[in-house]
Amino acid sequence: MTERELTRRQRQIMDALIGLGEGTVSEIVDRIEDPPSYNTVRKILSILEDLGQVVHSTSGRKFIFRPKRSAELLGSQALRKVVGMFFDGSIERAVATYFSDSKTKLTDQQIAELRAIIENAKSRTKRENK
Amino acid sequence: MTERELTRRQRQIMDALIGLGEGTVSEIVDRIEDPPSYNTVRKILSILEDLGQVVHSTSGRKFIFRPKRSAELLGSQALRKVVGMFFDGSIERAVATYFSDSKTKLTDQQIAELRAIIENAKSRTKRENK
DNA sequence: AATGTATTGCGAAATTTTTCGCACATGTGT
DNA sequence: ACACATGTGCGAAAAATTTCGCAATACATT
Repeated sequence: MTERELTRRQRQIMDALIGLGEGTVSEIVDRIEDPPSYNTVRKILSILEDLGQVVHSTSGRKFIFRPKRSAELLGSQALRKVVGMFFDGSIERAVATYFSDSKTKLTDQQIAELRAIIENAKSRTKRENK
Repeated sequence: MTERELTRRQRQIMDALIGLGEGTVSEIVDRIEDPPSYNTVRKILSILEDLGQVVHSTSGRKFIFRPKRSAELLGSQALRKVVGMFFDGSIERAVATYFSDSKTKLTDQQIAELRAIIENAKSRTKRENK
């Protein structure tokens, strides 16, 4: 039940659509840096629809597209993937590193506090679920 | 200075290499679920090398590949992208949502504490840079 | 040294993806 | 009603990517 990754253009158009929340072909075209023609975007949207990533509804004769899965779910999945791949599954390390580019770093103490907050949330939920 | 995204296979192989840190063709093949032939992986590694994503050194007659950019930098970039795209640039919201799948949620208070930690880090750094 | 195994170099076939053109429909303004 | 702008439907050309085969080379094992 592994899910196939999207191709380059598919990903790009999906991302544009996610950014919009929902939108028409033209709106998506406008949101892409390096856009192919209207028809091409349309085609790829229909492919994404076949793949079950996108749905559309009609408004007048226009199609309005939106991601099939909620932005929240997609975000959670994306974040999980990044944290797993680069930060050994540690959200604390991810947050700590988040500021490394901008030269804004967390102190060790702040990281410890962060960890405490998260551990607290985890263990409390475990108890609740027992 | 826009950087071109990798294709599907390229991404997959790059990810495997990132996971390994460094490795030979065979090691990369072994790390892929659905691996194409040895030669194919080799070919794509050479493409990634042309793209400047990967470098190799020789050990005996083997090639040992590794990502050109550090895992830390790649992770920071990936995280930034996800946070920007899905969480409106808010790392706090990202952390809060991180637990939504596993039904382990942070409380409002914990989110507030988290925000305080981060704001503190930000403003302190700003002062230092003045 | 002879044989078998693993590795690289090169190049091209096969497949997938991207791209768009053309036909047709629908709404819009004159 | 007519011309025009803007949509969709369908299909196929073009481009990019993926895949691998074959030859050559080095290494290890007997």
